[in-house]
Amino acid sequence: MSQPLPVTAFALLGLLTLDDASLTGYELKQRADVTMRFYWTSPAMSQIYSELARLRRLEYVDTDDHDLTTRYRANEAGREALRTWLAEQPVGFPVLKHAPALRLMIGRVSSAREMRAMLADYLAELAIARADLQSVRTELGAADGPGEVFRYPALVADWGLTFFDAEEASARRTLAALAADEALD
Amino acid sequence: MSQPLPVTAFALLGLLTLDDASLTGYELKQRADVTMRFYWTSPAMSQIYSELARLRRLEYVDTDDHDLTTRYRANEAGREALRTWLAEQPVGFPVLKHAPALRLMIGRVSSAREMRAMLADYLAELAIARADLQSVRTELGAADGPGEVFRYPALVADWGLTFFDAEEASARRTLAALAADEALD
DNA sequence: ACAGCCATGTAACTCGTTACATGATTAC
DNA sequence: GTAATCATGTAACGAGTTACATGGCTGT
Repeated sequence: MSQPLPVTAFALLGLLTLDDASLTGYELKQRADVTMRFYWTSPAMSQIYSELARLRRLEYVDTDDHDLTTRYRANEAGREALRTWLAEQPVGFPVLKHAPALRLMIGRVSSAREMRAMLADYLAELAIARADLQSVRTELGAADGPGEVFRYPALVADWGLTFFDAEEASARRTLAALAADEALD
Repeated sequence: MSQPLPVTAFALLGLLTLDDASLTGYELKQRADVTMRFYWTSPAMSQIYSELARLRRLEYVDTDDHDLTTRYRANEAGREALRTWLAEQPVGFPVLKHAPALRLMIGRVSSAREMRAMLADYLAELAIARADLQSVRTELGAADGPGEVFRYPALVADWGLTFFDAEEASARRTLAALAADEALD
């Protein structure tokens, strides 16, 4: 019956199952900005609202309508839909759209100097992103033990920190290699 | 004048600058499958052809029309367009759509057992991908020294291998953590 | 002869974005 | 009073996908 929903719909539904709170679309966007954006994407507001409308139509969420706002909470049908999705759909390999690597690939039309500047910029942005994620991770520390509410989100945050550290290592290694290349001239 | 081209257009143009060969759309797709797919995406055939048509319209590529096939080669205008793009556009942060991490985030509605199975599946796919990339890296070894044709692609391949290694480490660490959680029950 | 690969392209569609529009509430 | 934030939604568009259609060429 349920024709395949976009993954982002499950992702948003998943965000609603992290606790029992009832959220507005606006609040859901904020939650996506501090969690989902690190390993998926934080959808635009307009998409949040249209996915919420779809989840409501499918009755995967319960809604509280007020004057001007609507609050959404995942219900049991929604949790069951998530369980089915987790169990039946193949995992799916990560998709990485890595602009710095793409630029590096074509470094030959440019110069080692330009590529080094690009990598330095990337390292700066990386440091900011890592600090953001680290502060999220620290907040999750309040309940990150086995069986506690933030257990899984904390495991994901640790995964993300490992990714950022690997990125930093790759960027620094490449930077050093290009510096050595330049020294040859 | 040139209204912003999608990054994928530059990526494909970049693939055409890796050497002086003149490629068909079909061959370009094969090249994308062994290189670009690891850090960007390998576009569908239909998109390859439409991007090539656009690059031709912009005169960033020279074309050889035969009976049934057309061969494309980046020209100097194309190289210059790439240089301008590299110099003027901000780097852009990697976008990661990481399905295993997304699933892990909502592990609470499922079970540690199910999450462990998911991670085991992911590790298996990861090993295949890593082996694929490693064999590409080995081929690039023919000319990966400073100033040689495969210098930059090799640096990118090394970056990718580091990424896969970090992924494996994260998956194994998480698997172990979940095994410990299960042992508590 | 048939399978599989080489080669190109159109059509329909979905996802997701930006731009636009509206209006309430809160803080200074 | 006016700026920022909260809150919701529509419209237009672009990127990218799958499905479909066609046909040559090569090996068995």
